[in-house]
Parts: sequence; structure tokens; C-alpha cells
Amino acid sequence: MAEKYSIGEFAKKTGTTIRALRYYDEIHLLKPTLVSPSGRRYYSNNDIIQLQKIVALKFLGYSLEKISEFLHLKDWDLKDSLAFQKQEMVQRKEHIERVIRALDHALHIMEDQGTVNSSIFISLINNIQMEDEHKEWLKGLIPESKVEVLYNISEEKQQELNARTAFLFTKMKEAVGQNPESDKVQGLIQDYMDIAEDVLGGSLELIQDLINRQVEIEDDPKLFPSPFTPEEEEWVGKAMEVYLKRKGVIFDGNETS
Amino acid sequence: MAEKYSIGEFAKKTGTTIRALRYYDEIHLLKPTLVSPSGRRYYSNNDIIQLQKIVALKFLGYSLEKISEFLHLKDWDLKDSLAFQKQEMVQRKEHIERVIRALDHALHIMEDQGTVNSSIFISLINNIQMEDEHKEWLKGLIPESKVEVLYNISEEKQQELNARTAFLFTKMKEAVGQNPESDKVQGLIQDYMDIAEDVLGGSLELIQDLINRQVEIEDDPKLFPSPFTPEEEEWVGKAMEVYLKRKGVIFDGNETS
DNA sequence: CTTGCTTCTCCCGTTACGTTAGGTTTTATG
DNA sequence: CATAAAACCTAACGTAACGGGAGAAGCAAG
Repeated sequence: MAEKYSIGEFAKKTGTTIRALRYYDEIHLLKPTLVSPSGRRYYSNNDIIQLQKIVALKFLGYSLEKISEFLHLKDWDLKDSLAFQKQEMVQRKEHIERVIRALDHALHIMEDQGTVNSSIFISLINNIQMEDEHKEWLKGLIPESKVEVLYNISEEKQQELNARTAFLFTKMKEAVGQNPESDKVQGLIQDYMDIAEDVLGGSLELIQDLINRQVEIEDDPKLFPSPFTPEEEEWVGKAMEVYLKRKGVIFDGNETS
Repeated sequence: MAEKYSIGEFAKKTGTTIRALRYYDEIHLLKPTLVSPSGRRYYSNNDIIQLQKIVALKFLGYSLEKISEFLHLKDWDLKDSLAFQKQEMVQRKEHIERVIRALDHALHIMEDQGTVNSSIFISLINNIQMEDEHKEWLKGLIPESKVEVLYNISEEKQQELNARTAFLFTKMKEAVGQNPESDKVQGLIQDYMDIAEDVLGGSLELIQDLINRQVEIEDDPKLFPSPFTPEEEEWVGKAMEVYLKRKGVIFDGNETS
């Protein structure tokens, strides 16, 4: 009935470690029922129950400090706390899901193209990481409903778009320095615009808006890390300028002197 | 072009903290391009790019040590690592989902019954926490396919069963000490059997098996924490014995002398 | 020259133990 | 009963990624 277990037996019986038990003793979370004069710890069946409580609450994500409170206050009214805890866990889950989504996109591109330039990789990851912030930012430009539409694209479609963009950016980086007016370069810009149209649904105004915000975007690298270096950026800017002039769009960005 | 940012400016621009930047410097993860004679750190645009890499990889769940490797080895061949990382994240996600499920069950019962005895609560949580281990254990008793069926009950059904069980156990705990042969007590046991039948699909053999494993179960508290105290357990045992005898089932457990 | 802002270098605190190191006690065996 | 082996003890450092504070020094403006 009133069995006594040495710390080793107790650890085995309960599936914890000796070290953990000693630690719980140290922080006054679970003290053995009996300590021999020589300092050896002996646990009882009652301690098993206590430990089970600890294990269960730990599983639910509580810190040992919280658990200590619960066990000592004895009220055992977890209800509010459980709801809060669930909130926490749901948030963590959402975070992880976002991370997994980012990994999926990255893997998809890697499979598709073997490897990817690090800067392009970074800006891809960032797009997913900062999704919510980007949404907020966009809401300052266009009506909220339209923003939601933009972000409601299916996963496969997004993966495809990302892969296309990554591929295009790689080619653009390779073409840096070439004559911005050449057919090849203008073709790349055309590809870029095609993707933009595909995403934005052909709204030229928005593209125009975004181009005018260029400076603002570049000045906020935490919100929009660029996949291009400053020199690349400048070259792309020139090519874009040519493209837009040919299309008859007024360009009000600063002239790259 | 070659702008220099003080640590404060840089922190604001990149969305990190001064402390983090100093830490990255300390562990040789990101050193400022320039350090003034007086020891002040100045960062360049190039450092922004480096930091963005760090932030992106951190988002994907890599440790700073891993990130350091990636950045220094410069191969930038993340492909294998990304797949591994995804595995990790999927596991974490599954863990969290299990925790959330446990919290849901607990909340459901709390809503249903206001409060719950701590021991019952514990064994409920444990059922979810140890699900996989319980499955394995059961596979030693009955064919694998049947085990899968047992665990393929819908969430709502499981919640309902758990709530019913919790309610019943509460009443049983209240009835401890009463005459095991009384109609009331036997009614509770009958309720218990009803639930068991509901879960196990009326296979009396399995119930019999489980009863014969009683001792084994009680001796492994890490696998099966009991919602009852030893005294309660003994009382329930007696009532169960009466019940089974009346039903004409042979009882080969040890007589509670 | 003083005021006030920014930055600097220590250094301790955080979580839940894992992992030695070095010493003592209990138990098993000859 | 002596001794060896197993189990146990305390003390102390290490972990990851910073947060926060103390006290001192640099730097621009009035």
C-alpha cells in the first residue's frame, strides 16, 4: 500500500529522468515524501499522482512555474487558463504552418530549377513571412476587398507564380549590363509585366502606383527586401523606363542621371 | 551609395534590435563593415543583405549556428537541408495539433460540467498524449486493423464519449464507499459498460481481456495513469466483480481480500 | 562647456533540464 | 564481515538567443 520508491525506480515507473525529479525537488514543484538522513529521496504512490499532473500540464504547454501555481493554489480552476492556452497554441500552429508553406515554395523552386540565387530566395521567403504586413501596406493603396482577392490565389497558382518569378529574376540577373533597349532585355521586362498582370489582374493603374512607390519601397528593406543589388536595380530601372516609354506610359520616377 | 548606418539606424531600418545586432557581432554571424576607433559599429547596405538572409533563415526555423554555417560555407545549397527542415516542422505541427486537441477536449468537458476532478482531467489528457503508445499496446491484444478502427472515431464522437466518461467517473467517485451491490452502484457500472460497448463495438472478449490485464495496467502508471485513487480503485473493483458475476462472466482477477 | 542622446562593454537572468566530476551510501556477493 | 558494484548525492557548468541594467564614454548642439 504505502510503497516507497527510490528515485531510480520512481523515474522508471513514471517515465521521467532522475535529473528532472531532482530539478522538480529543487524548484519545490515536487518534493519526495521522504528524505533519508543521508539525503536520499523516496517517493510514494501519492507522488505518482502529482507527477502525472505535472506531465499532463507540461504536455498542454504550461511552464513549470505556471504548473507550480496551479498545483499550489489548489483551486484547480483551469477553465480560463485553458482557453488562453489554446489561443497561444493556435497562434503557434499558424506560425508553423506559414513556415511550412515557405519551405514548400522554396523546395518547389529548387526542384524546378536546381538552385536559386540567394537574394531571390530571401525575397521569396520574406514575401511569405511578411504576408500580413504586406497586406496592410497594400490596403493603403487599393480597397481592402481587392487586397483580399489578391491574396486568395490558390497554393498551386502561387507556387507557379513564384517559380516563374524566380526563373525570370535569375535570367534578369544574368542579363545585367546588356543594352536595356535590346529585344532580349525588353522581352524579359515583358515577361515581368506578364506575371504582374497575371497577379494583379491587368490593372495598369496599380502597376503604375507601385512604380511610383519605388523609392519608398527601397527605403524600407525590412518590409521589402529586394532580390536585386543596387546596380542590378538601377539597370532594371532603366530597362523598365524604356519599356514604359514605348508603351506610352508617363514615367514620373527620378531620372537615373 | 556607400551609406553608413549607426547601429541604431540600422536596427530601425531592418526591424531588429540593437542588442541582437551586438549579439550577432559577438558570435561572428554579422560583423559591421566598419568599427570606429572608439568602438562604434557602422553598417553598410551590404550588411542589410546579409541580415536579410539571417532573418529569412531564422524564419524557416534554423538556429543561428546553422545559419552561420550556411552563410560561411557560401555553397548555398540548401536543398537537402530544406527537406529535412520541413520534416522537423511538420512534426512540430503535429505535436501542436495534438496539444490543441487535448485542450479542446478539456474545454468541452469544462463547458459541459463546469469543473472536473483533477485526476479525471489528467487521465483524459494522458489518453491523447499517449495515443500512439496506447495503440501499440493494444496491437498486442487485438489485430491491428481493429485498433485502427477504434481510433478512427470522429472528433465529435470522441468528445462526447470523453464527456460521458468524465461525468460518469465523477459520479463514481462520489459514490465510493456505498454498497457495491446496491442498484445505484450497479447502475453506474452498467453505464460504464455501456460506454465501453459503445467504444469497443460490443466485443465482450476485449473487455474481458482488459479486465484480466488490470494488474499490468495499474503497474504502468506512465502508460495508464488512473483517474482513481487506490481506495477508489478497490471499491470499483468490487462493484465490477459483482456486476460480472451477475452477468455470469468468469472473473479471474485476484480476490480483494 | 554643458546638456542630452547614443553607444559602448561587462554581466546577470531566462527554461528545463543534460552532463560531467567527485564523493557517499546502500546493496550484493564471496 | 569485508569489499566491490550499483545507486545515489551535491555542486557546477552548459544550453539559445537574446533582454535588461549599470556605469562609462563618445558625439552633436546650444
